[in-house]
Amino acid sequence: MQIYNEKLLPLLTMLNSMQQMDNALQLTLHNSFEIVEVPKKTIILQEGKICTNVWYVVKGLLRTYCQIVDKEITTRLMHTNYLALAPGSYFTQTASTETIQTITNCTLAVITYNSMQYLLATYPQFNYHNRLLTEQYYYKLEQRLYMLRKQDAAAKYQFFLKNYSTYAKYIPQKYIASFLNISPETLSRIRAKYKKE
Amino acid sequence: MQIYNEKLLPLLTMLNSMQQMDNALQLTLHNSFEIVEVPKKTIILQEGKICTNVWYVVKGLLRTYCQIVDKEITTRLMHTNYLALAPGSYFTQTASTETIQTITNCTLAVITYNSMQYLLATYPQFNYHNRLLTEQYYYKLEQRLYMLRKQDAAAKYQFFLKNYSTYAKYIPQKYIASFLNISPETLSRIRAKYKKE
DNA sequence: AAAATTTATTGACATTTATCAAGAGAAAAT
DNA sequence: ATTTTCTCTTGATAAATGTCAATAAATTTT
Repeated sequence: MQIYNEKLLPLLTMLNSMQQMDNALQLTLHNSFEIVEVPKKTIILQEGKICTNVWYVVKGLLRTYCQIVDKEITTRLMHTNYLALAPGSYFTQTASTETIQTITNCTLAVITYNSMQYLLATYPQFNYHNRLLTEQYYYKLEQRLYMLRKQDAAAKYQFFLKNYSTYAKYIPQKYIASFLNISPETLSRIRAKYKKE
Repeated sequence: MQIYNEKLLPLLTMLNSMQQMDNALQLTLHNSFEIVEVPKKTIILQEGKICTNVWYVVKGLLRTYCQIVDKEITTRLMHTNYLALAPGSYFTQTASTETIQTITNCTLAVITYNSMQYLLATYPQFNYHNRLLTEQYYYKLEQRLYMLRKQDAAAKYQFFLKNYSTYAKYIPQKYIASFLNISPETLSRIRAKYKKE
């Protein structure tokens, strides 16, 4: 395995655990990625642009956000070993309604939409991995929707702590608040209450 | 095309428009479905059971709901030409947290999880269709999440009217209310206000 | 290190929405 | 057709959360 970039090993391992990839697929896939270092607070996809990449998060934290009326709402939080993209834009290759931005300094592995399409067309087997990944992300999305339906603000924050415990301390509170669809003040009060207890 | 059941034609047409299916795939897929008539208010998947089917909605309206604390929350509304399933349960073949129930009398085409797995394993091409479908459903799910973040109850109801206009009048208001995460009383007041204007 | 900027906290108050309750209306069952 | 049950409407009130504002704390820039 020494020809492989160690930064991509977790991704390859994850894909192979779904179904062992043929050598040709694995090598071509591997070589389609480019490793980039991105400083914190960098916008890697601007709203209005088409999402022509998928970013595999080797290390770091990112978020997606969008404007609703006059507010900026954090819609997703992405961390190590996660695939970052703007699904609505990527799937349909139309303008994105959301912006993707790094929160911390990040090491990312980038692959283009065209490379992905090539891989999917050339190695039918790869459709299997893609389908499973899409299913997994669908499931996670459903859980976030479920979270937004939870009764009160405190219950939503509980959900956040449970699901993002490892990364919680690196995410500014105002991002967490809008992710949970509550005001920063309300989140602050909830946290103050927890500290006492 | 006369060998094909006309009730399945819209589905086959839709799949073929993504990518023309080989005859063998199309025929096997077609023959894997069973058409069933289901009266209104029938539970076709009970919470706690594993979702081992996908139901293609030939005609009718269904919903999924789940219990949160002491309340029943409608999480999805499914109509003609829609694939009904409990994704979390189906994808992982574990107990479902949601119940699927018909709202109106329904004509459904059922295919089992095992049949689907057989088709996916036998016809790699079919993974492509499945991935695209999952992507489409992902996108719709994201829009519902976006909807739940909309400021006030009136804006959420606007979203509902826009996206479910054809079916709105067949869905009991209490289901709509919980789908939008507002109380039935609030929805009633919003509607009363609209009538005046 | 100091200044400037951004973010978080806390209080006072306003607003929205939920809850409770009672009656009207509609749908289902007898 | 009538009764029964469920759903919807409307008003009164309560609770939760949002907004505004002022200060504190933290972070970033110089």
